[in-house]
Amino acid sequence: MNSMDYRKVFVRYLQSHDLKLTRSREAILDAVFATHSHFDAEQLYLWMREDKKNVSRATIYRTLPYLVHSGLIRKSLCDEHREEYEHIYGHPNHFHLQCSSCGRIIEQSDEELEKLIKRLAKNNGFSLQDYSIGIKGRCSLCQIEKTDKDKS
Amino acid sequence: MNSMDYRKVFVRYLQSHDLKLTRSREAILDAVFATHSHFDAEQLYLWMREDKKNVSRATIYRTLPYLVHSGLIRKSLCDEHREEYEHIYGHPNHFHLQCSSCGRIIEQSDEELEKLIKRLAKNNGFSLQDYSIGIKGRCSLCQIEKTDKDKS
DNA sequence: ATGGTTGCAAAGGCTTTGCAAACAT
DNA sequence: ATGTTTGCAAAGCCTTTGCAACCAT
Repeated sequence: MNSMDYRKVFVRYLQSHDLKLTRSREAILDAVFATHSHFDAEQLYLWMREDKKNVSRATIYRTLPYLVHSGLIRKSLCDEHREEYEHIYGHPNHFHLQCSSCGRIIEQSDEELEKLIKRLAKNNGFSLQDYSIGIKGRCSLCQIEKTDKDKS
Repeated sequence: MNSMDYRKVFVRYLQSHDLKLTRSREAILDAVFATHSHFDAEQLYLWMREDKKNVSRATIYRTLPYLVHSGLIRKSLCDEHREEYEHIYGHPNHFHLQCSSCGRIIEQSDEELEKLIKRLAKNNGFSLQDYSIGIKGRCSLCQIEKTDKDKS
């Protein structure tokens, strides 16, 4: 996937909704796809400041829904208070493993899981649009730390 | 499961943390387990008012984390802005199917899914604590409506 | 030219917190 | 009696919005 792809998707979405591809929206789009991790509005705002692209928070908040509706990003795990997003264009669907101790997040995809989800949706008469799976536990490292602490 | 069970769990949690079972906390606990659906702080507040149990919002907000930590409830699907909870004590783990059109939520559990999640956690060295699965799509009814609209 | 877009700052909505009075043990 | 808990109202934090200036076509 090269950078033109998501841009095309976004432009097509904008055009079909009588919206324009402005400098601000372009900068937001690029910032979103420049990262591989999750982000929230504030994070995006800071990244763009670093990059001398001055886009206001208001514009970011107004643009994120367009990116969601165009299918390029989606809201992510919501354990935290803030709204987190992640880009999904060209990404296989995946699940998140989050360590409740250190907060580390592992992303993975699994074909069997994908199939099962599709079947469950179908069984309930749902036309599947999206899914999100969050698994919480203690990662291997934190389990070791815990053990050490217990010993001391 | 009878009502004493969740109460015992909560009391044990409170005691082990040097907290007291007050009238307010008891009322919140009962309100939480009186419903089978998801709820948020405000909803809880309104239910208790109806029930002439006057508990302030502040106390509700202060109590919910205790219920989460004691394993009795957990945060639920977070598509909305507010924090939603659901009780999990005595409930099998389940996944949510949410219709993106009418908002209807179907809860179900699936043994195969459960097994798969456990395996995925294990494969990554995680000790599983909890998981949540949200599936979004259009429910059967809304698919029909959509079709009707297209025809007209 | 014109209708969408932006930034600012103010408003909004949910959640948290300081504090004195009330409470549980 | 003593440390905890409560309600209130104020503060906090993230997000949304009104509006005049600005921009893309």
